[in-house]
Amino acid sequence: MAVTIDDIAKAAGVSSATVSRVLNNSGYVKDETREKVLKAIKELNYTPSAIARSLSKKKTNTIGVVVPEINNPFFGEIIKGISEVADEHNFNLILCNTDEDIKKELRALKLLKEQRIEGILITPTSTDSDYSSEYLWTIENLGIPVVLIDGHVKYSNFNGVFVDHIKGAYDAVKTLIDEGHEKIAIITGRMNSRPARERLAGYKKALKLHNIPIKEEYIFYGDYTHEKAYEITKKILEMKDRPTAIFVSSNMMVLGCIKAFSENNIEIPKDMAIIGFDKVEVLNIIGMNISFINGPTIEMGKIAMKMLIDILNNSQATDTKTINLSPQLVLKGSEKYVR
Amino acid sequence: MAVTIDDIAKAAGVSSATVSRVLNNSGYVKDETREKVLKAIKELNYTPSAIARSLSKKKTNTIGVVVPEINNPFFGEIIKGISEVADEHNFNLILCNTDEDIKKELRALKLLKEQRIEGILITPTSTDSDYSSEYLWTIENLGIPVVLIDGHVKYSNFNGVFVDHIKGAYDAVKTLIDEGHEKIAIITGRMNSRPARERLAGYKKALKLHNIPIKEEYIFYGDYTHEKAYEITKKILEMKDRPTAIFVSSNMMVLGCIKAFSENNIEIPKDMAIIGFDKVEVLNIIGMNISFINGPTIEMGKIAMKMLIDILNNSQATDTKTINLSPQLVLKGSEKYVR
DNA sequence: GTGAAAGCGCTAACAT
DNA sequence: ATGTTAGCGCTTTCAC
Repeated sequence: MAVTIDDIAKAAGVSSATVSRVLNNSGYVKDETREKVLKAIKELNYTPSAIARSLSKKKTNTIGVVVPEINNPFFGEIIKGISEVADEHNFNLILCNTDEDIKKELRALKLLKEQRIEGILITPTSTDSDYSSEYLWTIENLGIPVVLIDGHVKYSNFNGVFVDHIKGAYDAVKTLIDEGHEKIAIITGRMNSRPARERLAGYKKALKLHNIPIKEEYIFYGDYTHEKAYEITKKILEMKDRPTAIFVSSNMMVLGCIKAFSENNIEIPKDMAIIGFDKVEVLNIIGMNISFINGPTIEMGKIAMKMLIDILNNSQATDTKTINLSPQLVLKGSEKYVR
Repeated sequence: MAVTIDDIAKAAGVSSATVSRVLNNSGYVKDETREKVLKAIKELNYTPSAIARSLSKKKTNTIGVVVPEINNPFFGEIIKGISEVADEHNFNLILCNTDEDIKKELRALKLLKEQRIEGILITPTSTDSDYSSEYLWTIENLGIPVVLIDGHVKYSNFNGVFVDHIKGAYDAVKTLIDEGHEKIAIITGRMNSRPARERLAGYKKALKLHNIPIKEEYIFYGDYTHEKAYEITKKILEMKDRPTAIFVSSNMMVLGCIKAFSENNIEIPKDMAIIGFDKVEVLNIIGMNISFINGPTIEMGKIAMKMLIDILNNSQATDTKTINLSPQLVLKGSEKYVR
């Protein structure tokens, strides 16, 4: 990659300033000159250096994307959304995968700052327990616009696009109630994660508003894993006063339930109704119709990226923006009440 | 982001060269001086500019990753592997999603070249039909090391890590034969994709080597979609001389088969045996035990990244390297022959 | 319309 | 052990 703007200038018999002008369509350039320059560019197979340009312009047109688990399609879809909008606006994406490790997340933040990215889109590690003071300090003092996606950073206030977990859970449980269910269990996520708490809150709210007493025996504390959900579901199935429906706080946990169901020949929804939070595409493809609350993943990515672009274009604005998306309830039949 | 190395130099009462030295741990610096510099860095919250450094060093420590479908966990896992190794070696990742669109792929390539990345890891769009001459020309004349992952670029010879699709398919079909199956159908992928052709080849090879005649009626041409597989499977189930086993060329298509099975109350493997290519995690989690050939995705990502680093460190070597990974057969019981 | 030259923030000889 | 200086490849006034 030796060929530079000066080589082109030489080859075309003009100055580098002129080459720059044709490259950027800026200023006046005689058509004839432009042709010569373009010809030289073709012949020498010249590609301008974004690095040099960035340094000179103090603008990288790059944003950083930080996700906890790249191999989870949930984040894949968010990135897809981001990428689409970024493409349209000619932004590059630097990707950092953190494996749910807050140390790596911190490292990613620093690294991105070095890269002089213009903004950061981050899905913070879901557990909000252990923010070190260093982490908090770093993210607060980044000096770069940050937009959170579907996850809050405790003690802090950032721009972000979030899912209304309370509403999602409420809608799901309300649907079950409307169907005729009165004994409704919940399997929660890890309670140190905000979404898990909010989903539980939505569950309780729905029961309360419909005058159904909240029974502690029907609240099962899971941890987002399918293994745990499997165990819990087996227990539920053995209860004397067994619920007729389960609201499951995450897609992975739905899988654990299904396993337990099939081992015990439980038919959905005849023997047990179920609604899950977040989609499991595969289940629907194979014709196993599980109702779920659909977090708009691709959409979130798009909106977050747009929000960031907005912020970048209005750098004077200092107020923090927040969008709460309503997840959509997708009914497939698994919520039915069969007497 | 106003603070530069000169600000630090000024604040610490030294020259920028000295600051650079402590930043890079290069050359000699008196401890005392180092302290002063570090103090200034802390106080001014200075973060060096990777952009400026890259320009100066002619080295970006960044590699480009190009995938066709970021929201597919298959690619997510590849990226995870890449990211792990990249982290260890302090490489940044610029990600480009192409939506299986060869135009976007071409654009990504150009864009990455502008960014002066050191190398490219690419999973080419699976269809090898329409490489424009521009595409071929561009990728051949990139002047940047390219490592292909699980996909070839027609008419060209690149470094790459691939899956041995022939072997994978062979192993699967051989297993079915060993189980006692003699009537084995295949649902292929899109035949303009090399993996699809190779998997079919593996299927035929296994039959031939075991003296089972290849019957055209048992070869069904799919297109990687679950919808098509669903249609095909329904047809298979209606055949008078029905196969006892199906080898399915992709994970998505397995889902279509399962849907058809369950609609027709076909039990696996009692009424029909099945082995698929590539994992569908979810199926195993819910206890639906489908045997499959496991392409080592994370591993491929890791190996590809390592290979790239290798190439970067031996820039004189001009021979192209290729690694063919054997996929692993994971048996869950769906391959059994039940009389 | 086009060129000269300064500067973006950093590194790497070369001096001292 | 530290400072001076000349780039790295490009953009952008300011002249002409």
